Amino acid sequence: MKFKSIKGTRDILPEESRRWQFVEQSIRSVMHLFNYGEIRTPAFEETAMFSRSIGELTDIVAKEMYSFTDRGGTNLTLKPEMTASVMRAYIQNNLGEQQPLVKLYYIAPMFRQERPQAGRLRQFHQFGAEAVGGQHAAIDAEIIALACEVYSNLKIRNFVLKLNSVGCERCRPQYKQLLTRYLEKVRDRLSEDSRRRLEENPLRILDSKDEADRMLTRDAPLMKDHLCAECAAHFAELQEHLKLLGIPFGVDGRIVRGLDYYTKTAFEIISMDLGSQDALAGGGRYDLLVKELGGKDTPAVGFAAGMERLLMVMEKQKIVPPGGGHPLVFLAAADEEGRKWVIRTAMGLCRRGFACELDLLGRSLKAQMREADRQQASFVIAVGADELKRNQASIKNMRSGEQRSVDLRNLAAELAKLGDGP
RNA sequence: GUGUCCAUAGUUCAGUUUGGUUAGAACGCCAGGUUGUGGCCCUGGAGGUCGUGGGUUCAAGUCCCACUGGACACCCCA
Repeated sequence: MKFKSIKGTRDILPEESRRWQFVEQSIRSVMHLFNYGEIRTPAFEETAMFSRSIGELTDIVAKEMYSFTDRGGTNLTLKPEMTASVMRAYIQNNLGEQQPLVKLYYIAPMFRQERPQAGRLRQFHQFGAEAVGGQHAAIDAEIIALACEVYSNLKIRNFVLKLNSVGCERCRPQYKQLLTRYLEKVRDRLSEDSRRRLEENPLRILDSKDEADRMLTRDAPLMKDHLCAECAAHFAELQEHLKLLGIPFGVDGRIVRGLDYYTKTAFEIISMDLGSQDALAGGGRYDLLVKELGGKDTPAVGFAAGMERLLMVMEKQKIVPPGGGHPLVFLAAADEEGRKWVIRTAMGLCRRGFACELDLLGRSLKAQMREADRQQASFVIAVGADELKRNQASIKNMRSGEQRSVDLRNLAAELAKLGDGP
C-alpha cells in the first residue's frame, strides 16, 4: 500500500465514531449544565506561545512538539495542549473585561510526538474546561466536580480522584530546597532516571515508579506539609468544598503535574481499568499563566481529559451508546420502471424525515433484499412496473416478515402508521 | 529517545520449530439453488507482490540482516 496514516495517528470509522458522537454529546451537555461555553482555537500557534507557557524544560516543549517553519518563516507548532491557547484567546479577546469569571470548555485534537502505546497517540483528543478570573477554592471545586460529573454522567466506574497542592511562588522554592537536601543524602541509591530528575525537577522523584526510589522517598518531605499559610488555607478550603459536594477524594502528596504553570491545586483522575497510562484527566490551578502571557494578573483553574482513554474505559466497562438512530426504509426495485420510481421516492421520503436506502449498483431484487437485511432496514418497499400501473407497492416488515400491498399515494402516511415516522 | 514481542486473503488466524509441488481454514464478500423477496441451509466463485529491501541456499512464507509499521513497557503524560 502506498499511503498509510502516519505513526501514532488513526482513522475513526463510522462504527467507532458513533461512540465518539455519543460521548461528545454527553460531555457537551454536562458542560452546558455547568454553564461553560465552548471555545475553539486554531490547530496551530506561534511556537513561542507554547514554550513560554508550558515551560522550556518540560518534556512537551523539550522533545514532543510538532513544530515547523511556514513559508513566511514563522515558527509554528501544532497545539500539544489546550490551556495555553485558551489563555492566549482570553487575553487577545479581552474576555476578562466582559465579566469577572469566564468559564470555557473545549473538545479538540492535540499533537505530541511521543512513542505510541496503550492510551497514547501522536494525535489524540482532549476535552477540558478552564475557569478564569477567580482564586477562590470554590472554583477549583467546581472544576473538579465538573470533571467527575462527566464520568458519572457516562456511568463510568472504578475511578479515583487524587488531590494535592503544589504551593505557590513563595512556598515552593523553599520546599524544593528542603526536598533536594533530603534527596542528596540518598543520591547514590536513586535510580538513574531519578538522579537525572534531581537536577531537572526533584518533585518528580516522588512520583517515580521505581521500587527502590519509592522506598528511599517514603519519609521524604511533601509539599502539602510545607505550604505557606495562604496555600494551606486554600487547600483546606478546597477539601471542605469537595466534601460539601459529596465528591470522594484522596490526598496524594506525590502528585506532580507535568507543566510548569501549576500553582496550589493539582489533581488527577485515575482509572483502574486502563493500562500503564492510567490518568483519565489531570488539572489544577495556574494563577501565574495569564500574566506570563502578557495579560493582567489573573488567577485561573482548569482540567484536561483524554477522549481516547475515556473511550477505552467505556469499552472495558461495556458501556455502549443507546440504540441506533432512525429506522431505515429500503426501497427495492424489481425492474427499470421500479428503479426510476425508487430514486424519485427515496428523495421524497428523506425530505419527510425517513432514513432511506436504495440499490445504486443495479443489483437483482434478491441482492437488494440481502442488502436491506445487512443494513438492518425495518421495512422494504418493493415495486415493479405492474404494481406502479395499479398505484401499488409491496411493503414488507423485515422483523416479522409480514408483507402487504399499499396505495402509493398514502406511502408516507402508511410508514408513519407503522411507527417509523419522524 | 530506549527495551521486549509481533507483521500470511477484507477480518481473525493455521502453516515458520525441522527450508522442498499450484500457501490453507473460518467468518465476511459475490453469484446460483428461488426467471419479484432477506436471515437458516446447500453449491460455486472472486480475493494473497506471505510488511519492504537485501542476503544465505539447487530451493525461502519458513533461516540471517536492515528498514518500515504495529502492540506493550520505560521516560513522560491525556
